[in-house]
Amino acid sequence: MRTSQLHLSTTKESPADAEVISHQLMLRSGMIRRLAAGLYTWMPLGLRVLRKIEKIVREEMDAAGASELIMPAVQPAELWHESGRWGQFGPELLRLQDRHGRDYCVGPTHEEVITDIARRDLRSYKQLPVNYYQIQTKFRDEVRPRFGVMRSREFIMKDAYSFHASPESLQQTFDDMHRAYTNIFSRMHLTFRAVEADSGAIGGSGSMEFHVLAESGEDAIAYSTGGDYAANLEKAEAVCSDTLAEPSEEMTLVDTPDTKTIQALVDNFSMPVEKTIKTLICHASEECESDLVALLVRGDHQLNETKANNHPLVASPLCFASEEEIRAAVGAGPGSLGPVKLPMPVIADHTVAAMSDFGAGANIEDKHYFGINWGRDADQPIVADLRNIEAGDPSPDGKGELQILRGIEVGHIFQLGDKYSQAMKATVLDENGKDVVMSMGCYGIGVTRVAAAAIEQNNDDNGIIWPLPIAPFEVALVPINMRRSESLKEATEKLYQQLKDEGIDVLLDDRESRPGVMFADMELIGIPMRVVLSEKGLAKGIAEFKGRTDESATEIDADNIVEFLKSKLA
RNA sequence: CGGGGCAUAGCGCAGCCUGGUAGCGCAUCUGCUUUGGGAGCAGAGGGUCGCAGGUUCGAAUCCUGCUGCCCCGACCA
Repeated sequence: MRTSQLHLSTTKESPADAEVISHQLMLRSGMIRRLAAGLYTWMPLGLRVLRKIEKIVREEMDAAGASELIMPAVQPAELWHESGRWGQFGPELLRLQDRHGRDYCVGPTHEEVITDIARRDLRSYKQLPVNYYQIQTKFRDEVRPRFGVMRSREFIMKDAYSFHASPESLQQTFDDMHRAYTNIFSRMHLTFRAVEADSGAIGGSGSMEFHVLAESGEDAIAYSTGGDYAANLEKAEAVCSDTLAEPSEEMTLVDTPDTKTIQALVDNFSMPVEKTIKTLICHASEECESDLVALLVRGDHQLNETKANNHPLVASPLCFASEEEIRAAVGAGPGSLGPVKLPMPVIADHTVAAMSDFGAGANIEDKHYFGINWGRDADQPIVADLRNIEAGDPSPDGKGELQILRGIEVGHIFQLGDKYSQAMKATVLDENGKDVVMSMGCYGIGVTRVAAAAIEQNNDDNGIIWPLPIAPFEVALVPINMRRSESLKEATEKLYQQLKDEGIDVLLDDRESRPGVMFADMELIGIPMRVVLSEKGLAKGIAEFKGRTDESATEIDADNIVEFLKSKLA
């Protein structure tokens, strides 16, 4: 490819509304153009990256025994009614009607369609397991699209769905996909982690997310310094090694005016923060006899809302009580709450349950109790894991401690179980001729997000640094002042042809701009290798090579450029 | 959906407070010079100042409404 054909259009300045580095660099390098909120055109340069990502994904999915198909982007509402998701999905689902007034949606995901395929086509356990995948445009009407292509409304996803006659078979395909994903992101030279994840509303037993590590990542992930344990922060298990000490103080009621926060309690009464607790009141679930429940975490700990949400006594979705509701139930407001004589069930984090002689609100305005002890002063609480882990906490697998990194979720693999197959009656006959509901797994990769994540992880002041396997071009060929030298022009064209013949992905910068412009552009768009040809150099029999991350260029034999590059690319 | 901000040339911005001929840098086009790290000089083109009302002799500027976009929170590949 030649730059003159590529319609390369780069800018020095980035648009004011681009916040993250990948978004800025994708716009500056001309990879993408915005059409409307969350809608982007992939320009020729960007599309080359997408195609390379897709190719790797296809190869690994095929190798793992999955087979590609393609489903309609527009789906009839009936299927979503069957699965129950037409009502559940909310405004994120883009709904539309055809000329007859029939309801449709633009697919945000394809469980319903694939399950419909499976129940029509699969009759016998002998046909299982199967794993179908597609690479296709999805639409989710995100509340807040942002960061360019990282969280857009329209995006390209590789989604795969597997069907099984037994949980063991599902587990095996799940493990195969885990391996395939590891291969995929490894082949792209990305630094990533596979982490345990909350399966959320989708349910099912196993759920792993694949995160590309980057400072700007939206997710926090916890990993063990000593073992293999890694989990999304919302899922990471907090272990408490503290043991409950005997009471050593009497409980006392203390006047605490203007002390509404943990910080004020610590500052005004010299109380160690480890001796304080936060009392959070939220709505209770149906199975709780009370309307409200209290959640307790230590003063310096953070409530983990996913864990709270998953507790059987807590209403889902999690909803904190208003100040009015709290006053009506307790008689005191936020800032004066605590477990002593609290008229509702109390769920305490493990750490809180192991505390003695601690301080908390007295449920009387502007008063706290100090020296509280469980059993003696307050009823024994229900104990649960409620808090976010913190860096330095012991790892749940007992190996080393936990540290926290930020990550961008690029893949997610699920064991769905029979959620959809049950609702949509997708069954096969087993060995005994009996109908059995198939088990399902689903496996997604955000193809467009991978491109953004790769940039987020690999860039410098000059621009993008593409990992070689997903770079739009492998080599930039830059002739200096080509129009002034016929011999240079000939040598450049000859080399360009040779490189193409060798199957090397080369971009010839034939713009005849000043060298600085060409260098800057080739670095901005992130081409991993650069070869510079000049009349002076050729006269001496040399060319110049520079890797994108090299400090400076090195001279190479002009007669041996093709071999040199082949060895670099091998 | 709640909270905050922005809207002036393709991009980045000034002008608005205090109403009076719409400007700067980058990019684009022409010419000359230059040519190994985003060239210099001279010239040129390009904007119903987001939209609709209102106030006024006169509105980018003041007032009202709308729309679009961005940022912060709950969702997700």
